[in-house]
Amino acid sequence: MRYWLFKSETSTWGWDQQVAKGDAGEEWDGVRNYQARNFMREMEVGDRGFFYHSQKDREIVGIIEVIAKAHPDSTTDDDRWECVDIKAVKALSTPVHLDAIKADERLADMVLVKNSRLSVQPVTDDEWRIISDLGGL
DNA sequence: GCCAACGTTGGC
DNA sequence: GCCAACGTTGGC
Repeated sequence: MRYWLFKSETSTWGWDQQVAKGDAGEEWDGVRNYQARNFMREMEVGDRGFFYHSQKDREIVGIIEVIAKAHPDSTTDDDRWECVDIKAVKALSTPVHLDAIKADERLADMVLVKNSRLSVQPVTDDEWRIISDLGGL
């Protein structure tokens, strides 16, 4: 199983909305970036990911699970774009803020730090463990 | 609100 | 196939 990070601006699609979808989940649509799309193509059902709020909040708030492999993005007719479906698994008891991630030298190589604009990113096993710990899980 | 970083587009 | 111009993202 691999780990990922999904980034969304709170006002566009927030954690609360994701939770409201329950186990049915929702497709992670709207991605128009090849790198991000390619990562989604690599995802398998059962993979897990962090849910990050960009811009105003700038913190990881929860954990999601991939429930469907990449398929055409229903929000466009352009067949270049695909997305996976994800569902909320649980919220972190303590959200992990970007400041805390930057302050932890073990997380210095995270894509979130190095390429903050990429909206779907891979997370290493170590990073997953460290952030889960910081998040109180 | 600003601006740096980055990705995409399109003319050549 | 290169690269300038442009648009968008997201941290600050």
